[in-house]
Amino acid sequence: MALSPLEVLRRVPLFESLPETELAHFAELTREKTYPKGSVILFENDRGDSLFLVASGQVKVVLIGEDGREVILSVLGPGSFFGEMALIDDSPRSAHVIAMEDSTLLVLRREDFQQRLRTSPEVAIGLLRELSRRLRRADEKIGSLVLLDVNGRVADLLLRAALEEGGDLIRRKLTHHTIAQMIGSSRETVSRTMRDFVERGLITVTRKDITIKDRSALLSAAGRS
Amino acid sequence: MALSPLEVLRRVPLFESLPETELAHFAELTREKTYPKGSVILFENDRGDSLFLVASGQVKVVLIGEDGREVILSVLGPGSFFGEMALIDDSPRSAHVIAMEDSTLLVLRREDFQQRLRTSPEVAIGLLRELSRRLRRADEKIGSLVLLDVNGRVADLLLRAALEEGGDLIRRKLTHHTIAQMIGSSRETVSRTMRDFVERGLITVTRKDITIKDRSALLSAAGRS
DNA sequence: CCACCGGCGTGATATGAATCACGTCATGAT
DNA sequence: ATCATGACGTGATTCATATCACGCCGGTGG
Repeated sequence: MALSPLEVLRRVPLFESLPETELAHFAELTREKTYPKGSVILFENDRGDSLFLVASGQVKVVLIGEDGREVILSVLGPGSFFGEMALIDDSPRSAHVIAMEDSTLLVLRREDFQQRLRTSPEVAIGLLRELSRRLRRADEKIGSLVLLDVNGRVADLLLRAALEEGGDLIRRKLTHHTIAQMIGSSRETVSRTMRDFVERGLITVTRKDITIKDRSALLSAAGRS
Repeated sequence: MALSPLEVLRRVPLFESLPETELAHFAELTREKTYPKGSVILFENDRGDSLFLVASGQVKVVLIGEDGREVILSVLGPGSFFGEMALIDDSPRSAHVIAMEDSTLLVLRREDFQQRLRTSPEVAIGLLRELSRRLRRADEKIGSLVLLDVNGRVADLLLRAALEEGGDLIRRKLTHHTIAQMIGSSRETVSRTMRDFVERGLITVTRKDITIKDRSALLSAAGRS
């Protein structure tokens, strides 16, 4: 279970173009930290100067409203990174990051990373790719928040989640409450919506997973074709 | 009014680090196109391989729902660019772009741009900066959509708009309908909200501009501080 | 083994906003 | 000058969803 930093780096898509020797060099610059479930890895508005790579576990990127309500911007697993924005410009952190499970992260200091950025265009381009992907997703999310009702947003989320796991099955750590926070809704409404999907045969739900049964019905609920 | 391509390029922040000779070289690779108000510059889902720079005019980036409702993701003026995502990865265009005024754009072909990307790290880093900024904004927008009511979202928008113009005054081309599409609301509700702000003395509205009168009251309506 | 806690199901109620349906007013085109 | 068009104001009504208030179940830890 405990991978060495080098092994972790090898699994980060952002670095896949780097030669082994570079990677090993990089691994040297890395500091490993572990965070228990629920702990806050970084706070919105903090000034931060490090990049984090998820080695194991899972973290969520969240915004928190005045009243304490929480929006989940994204959930990141092994191989993903975060904290890159503070490296590129040097504005404060734009959101909180919280460990959803016990997690171990690799921490890279700003200078070390920026160096690589300037000297190896592959890394810069890889990073561009990833930011571009995230921006696209963020825009899609804005669209779904404005254009879709809760049914549509749930359908959309389920389809995306299934897609990410490459099939029709979502091995779930996905509680109704979590879903609600990801689509800007309430636990109760998500509960009712999913119940309805089950009754209409669009999905099945067991204790440990959710399965897409009728992809096209979900797609049309999600307003996409 | 008609700037040469080179002059336009000089005004694009993304290229400000490039030496004059580079810039001139770049200008050569550029094709100028004009679009009348209301015309569609590019369609969501199209495959596109060019980057656009706004030389004059103004364009909006929008998503359109099944029912025809429109969400404005952003409004871009002179010096901004769009279409970069299709260059970085090569997925289809993620949104429609429509001219809000008669506009003239410079079009750059993918290869020419990618070349620069690989050879000059300053451009890559500049692009990272910009994408990072856009991602931050998109995340903020998601937050405001979920955490704020319409009042808050209008207040938020007004504050940002004023900030962009560097003062308390918004020279407006901003109709209620447009605002509604930017914050995911309806014309009527925006109308009522702004009337309310005026009555409470938070803003004043004339035919040609909006002025922020009570910044802190707006801030607290927008749930910030 | 029991107790607790977190996840879930479900009714009842409240409410913020969308929608519908008008009217008014300015602006630019003919 | 006149007309058409687009921006705005405002009531009345409807509706989707949040919220509140429960009860139930199943796993986990003491």
